[in-house]
Amino acid sequence: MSEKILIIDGNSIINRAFYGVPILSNKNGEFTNAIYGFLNIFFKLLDEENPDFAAVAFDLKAPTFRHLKYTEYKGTRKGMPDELALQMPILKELLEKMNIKIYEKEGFEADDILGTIAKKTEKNGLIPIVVSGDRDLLQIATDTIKIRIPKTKGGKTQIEDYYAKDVLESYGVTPAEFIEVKALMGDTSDNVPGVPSIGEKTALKIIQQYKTVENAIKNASEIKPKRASENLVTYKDQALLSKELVTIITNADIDFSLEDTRLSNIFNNDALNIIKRLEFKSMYSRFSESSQNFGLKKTKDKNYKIITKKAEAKQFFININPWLEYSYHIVTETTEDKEFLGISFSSEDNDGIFIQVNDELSEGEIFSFAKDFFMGENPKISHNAKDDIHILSKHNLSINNLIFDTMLAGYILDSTKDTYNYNNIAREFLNEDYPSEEELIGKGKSKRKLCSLPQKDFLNYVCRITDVSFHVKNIMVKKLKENNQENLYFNIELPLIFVLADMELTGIKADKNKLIKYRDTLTEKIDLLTKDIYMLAGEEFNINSPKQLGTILFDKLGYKGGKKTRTGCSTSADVLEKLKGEPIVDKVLEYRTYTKLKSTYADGLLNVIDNNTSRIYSTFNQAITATGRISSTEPNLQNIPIKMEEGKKLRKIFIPEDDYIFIDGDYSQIELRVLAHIADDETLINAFKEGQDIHRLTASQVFGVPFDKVSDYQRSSAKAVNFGIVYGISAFSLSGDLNIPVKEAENYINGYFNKYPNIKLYMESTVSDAKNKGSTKTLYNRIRNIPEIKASNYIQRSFGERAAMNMPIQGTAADIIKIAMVKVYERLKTENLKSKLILQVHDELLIEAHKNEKEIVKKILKEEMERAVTLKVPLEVDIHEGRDWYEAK
DNA sequence: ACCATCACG
DNA sequence: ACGTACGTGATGGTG
Repeated sequence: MSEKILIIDGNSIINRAFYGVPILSNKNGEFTNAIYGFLNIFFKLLDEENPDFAAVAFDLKAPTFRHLKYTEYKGTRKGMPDELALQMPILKELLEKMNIKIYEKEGFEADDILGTIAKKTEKNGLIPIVVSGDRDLLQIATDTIKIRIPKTKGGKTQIEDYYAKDVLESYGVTPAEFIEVKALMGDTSDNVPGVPSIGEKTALKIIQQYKTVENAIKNASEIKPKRASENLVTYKDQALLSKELVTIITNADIDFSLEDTRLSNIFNNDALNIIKRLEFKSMYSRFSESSQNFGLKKTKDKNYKIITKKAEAKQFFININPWLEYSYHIVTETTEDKEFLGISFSSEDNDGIFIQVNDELSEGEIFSFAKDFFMGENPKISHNAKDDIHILSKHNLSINNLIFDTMLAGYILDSTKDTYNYNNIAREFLNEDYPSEEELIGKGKSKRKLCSLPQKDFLNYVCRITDVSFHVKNIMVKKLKENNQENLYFNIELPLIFVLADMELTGIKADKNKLIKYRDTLTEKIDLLTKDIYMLAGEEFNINSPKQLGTILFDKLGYKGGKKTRTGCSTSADVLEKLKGEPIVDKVLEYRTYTKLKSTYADGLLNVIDNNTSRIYSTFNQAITATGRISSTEPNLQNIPIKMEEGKKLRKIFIPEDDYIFIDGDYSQIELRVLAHIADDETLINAFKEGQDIHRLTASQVFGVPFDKVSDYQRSSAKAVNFGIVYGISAFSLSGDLNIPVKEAENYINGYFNKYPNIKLYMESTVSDAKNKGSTKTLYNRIRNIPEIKASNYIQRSFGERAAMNMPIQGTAADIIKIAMVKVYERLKTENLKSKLILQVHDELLIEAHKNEKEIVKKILKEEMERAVTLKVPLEVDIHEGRDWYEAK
């Protein structure tokens, strides 16, 4: 068997990695995401190909022969963000330590080096594997030379492979003809001109027929479309030049000696030290001494068992030691119907065991055997218990003595991740690498069922979840302790799982007939508006398309646009607002209002009303937001209209059951109260203690007028200032919001900070603290990592600073209402009330209360919300009741 | 799959 | 000088 050489386009791969992996930094503030992504791709290639040799090529800053031929050529001189540029030398240093040969050559791009090495080694009987993110490389594919193009999406890597035949199959042209195609198309990113009006489609068609640029030019008269035909003649020199520019050199004058590239001692201690500095924990094991055999992943072989017999299943539960901790996972298909497959368990004396549903062992039987396990005193460790609670409730079971949930702990330890799947947790906390669900069963169209996996993979997957949960728990507990997050985790978040699960199970009743009527009135209004708009525009078009609408308003009718988007002028409400009074603009704004209400709310909600119960069941996600808030999906019940009357009427369709009534409690100014407390600002604290109108006070301070002389306009301006303060203010944004000059907005802000000096101090110290630590936190030690705050890019860094100022405020408010929710839930339960908490909207709780319990529920809600925590300012809660959600606000 | 838009706190 | 509010989710259009 021939030997293999891996030839990698370093620039292209690190670029892909940079944009594919979310920005990461280590505790020294070094950015690491691009290196991490590069290594992931590199290791994947090592594992898959098991090559004997490897070379990595990089571009140099110096101009190449292409720049000399064509001064406009951009190529490697394209700007690279600092965050990426800083990672380049670290990657090169690491590759050197790993004894991977690096090639750079003045006058050539990495592509040319790749081409040269590939052809040379092919001639010498090796198998070259060329790796690049750039399709240009397809031109050097042969029957031997394989081109591999990795795609990084959301941290996952998939690789497309091309031999010559695959290029032909995918594009209908040979690798050599691919050059001709590129020449006609041009390449905007490298500033290679190509032929105007010829894109990929047309170029492929032309070359499939005429094979070369020269021949196409010769036969230009036959070519369609006409534009392409004409331009081919007009721009023929340009096309020929482009061909030279896009052709990869395969005989570059580089110092190549095969033995230099032989792989040996890749995973050594010097390299490990860099990997440690970069904090790539999941890669430590590859570099540790015991795994010099780089082709293999280090995974421990576990002895997982499966139970399919009734008697064995029964015996398993009988044998459960009530004093021992068990991790469990209820396994369901990932399809819509969530078909039950079984339950897996791990404990101290059992790596993993899966009780599988089958013809002889039904779902009902498994749960009846499992009753004492779930409802009894055994300490239980889960991975996303909220899902389990739903499944168990179908069998009239609940979870007792849940001591830990690994998904939730993952979120509390780092709220900025987008998934807390078992494999992510294993990689981060155990330094073990396991396949993700997606890797096992795919996604999108090609997604398969879990039960279609080979038995061994399936068993490994379902048992590893509990195996990981079991072993990661103590490590996570230790980290929570280090972060002082035990109270947050064990007393707030963990109990909240049950509150949210109950809210999800209960749902909220909807008046379907009323909603249908509401939808129908919207439809009528929209139809009328549509006709009017077509008439005023003088033609019919899709009003929903910002692009078409922009063309009509700004090109055809000549209105002055403001902001620009990538596709044209923005048609957003704040732009159109400035053109108010123009009939068509007014109609469009009205049209937007009604179509939004119809599509998102009327149609959207009608789709999710349960036919049996007439209720709507939302999902409250506890592990999404960076600040600690919960979010609501399918449907989102946290963004039901309220600001505008037409939309607010929608709330009349949310109703309590017969004999029930809604009791609603909402915190008044909770974020400003939190700010007063944590910034310890005397003026603000006193104002809240005295129950003053806070926006009026701000107005009198900022505008220097007596409290009772504040105008309505001044008060509303001050309200905007208060909002801005909470968001991490800037004069520019405030000026945009208030439609005033930037200078004036700046005066407001300066005035504000003069009158509230401690708030200014708070903002400054929060930002500098976040810059030191790379994170910021709430009063209850909820932590948010903010790597952006160390970015060299002004925009990113500014964003980080604003996020740092805002998170402790928004997050502490989230902490407080979560504490209140747990307390309200417990009170309703211990006092044996029928009333139920059904919604949370960030500063508001909604209870569906039995009419006989009305007064006690009002009392409980107010008390528990106001007493949830004690701050330097009182918390104030407004209680309302109503026969629907409209009335109860 | 991504963007623009707009609903909420 | 740089371009801007913080946090979410659903929809329709578009490539």
